[in-house]
Amino acid sequence: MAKALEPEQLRAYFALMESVTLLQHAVERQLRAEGGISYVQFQLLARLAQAKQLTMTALADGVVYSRSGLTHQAKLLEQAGLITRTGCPDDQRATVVTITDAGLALIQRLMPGHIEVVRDLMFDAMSDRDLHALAEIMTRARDHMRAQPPRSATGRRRRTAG
Amino acid sequence: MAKALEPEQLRAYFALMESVTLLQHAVERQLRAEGGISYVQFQLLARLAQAKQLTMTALADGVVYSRSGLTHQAKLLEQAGLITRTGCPDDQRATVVTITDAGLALIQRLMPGHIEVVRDLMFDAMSDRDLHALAEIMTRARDHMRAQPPRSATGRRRRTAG
DNA sequence: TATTGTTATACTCTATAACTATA
DNA sequence: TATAGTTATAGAGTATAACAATA
Repeated sequence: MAKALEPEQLRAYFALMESVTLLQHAVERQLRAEGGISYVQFQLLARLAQAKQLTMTALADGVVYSRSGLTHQAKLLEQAGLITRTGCPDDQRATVVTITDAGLALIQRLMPGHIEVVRDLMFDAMSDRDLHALAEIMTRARDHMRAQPPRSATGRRRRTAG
Repeated sequence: MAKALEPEQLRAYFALMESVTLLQHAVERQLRAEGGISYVQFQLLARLAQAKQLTMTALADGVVYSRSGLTHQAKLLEQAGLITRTGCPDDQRATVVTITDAGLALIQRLMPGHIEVVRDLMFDAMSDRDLHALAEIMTRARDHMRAQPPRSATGRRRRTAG
């Protein structure tokens, strides 16, 4: 059924996963210590900092898989005053999530330290050429993964991806 | 204090994190569905499948950060009959973890499907050149990260890394 | 009927601190 | 005194299923 991965694929896969695990731990520690938020919450806020407004479904896409998981996180972020949720004029079913000034301020406050961790841990030991290659490769990989249908979707997924 | 990441670094970082998140979700789903184990448990078993025997500390290294977290996982794996824990003759304080035949069998049973997910989601859309570059870059990155001292170590970390 | 989102619930994972035992 | 590991506990995260409301 499944052909084995080439040794080099296995090597790449394990190195990739372990690196990201290490990086994620470090980054989570920084976010928790300096901002009191989790990595998922940071991702949500970072998305909103770019887009200003997103529906719950659009926001969940690629960050949190289950709808209830996002509802939970949104509740926490709303209670912390970092986002607001309002009805959507176009579609009455939808909820529009907006980042608040406090949310923006938090992201801006956290970003330097966040970036410092990532730089120290990963990019400082990487040549410009490697960096460029990595960006290219992973951008393509991400786009490919996004386009893949989930292997066993229990509910709906992946809508309004823009 | 912290200089901003170059745009390309940011692009690489976010693409990397999102890709791995998507990959991890897919892989976790497969492992849970076909083997009833988590990704962390898979990682532990996969390590043991290679090394046969490791101390708790060596096993924790790079997979689970807290000692109690590993004790918890080891207990679950032991209850499931996938590993055994015995005293270490060299150092009476240490615990040696050994993978059982059932553990090996499980890993071998899961590996094809696991690999299939990784291949479909990531490597099928990657050229041989990209694969090679990725393996090189991430191997170096991992080694660099492993060598970095944790930013705020609460207890001990990183021993007997071999 | 399908989709958006919420709620309630249960489960898993992880970390912190206190503890035992050995080096 | 420092290290290896366990335990107890508490907190956070996520998913499932049932639900309400809209398309």
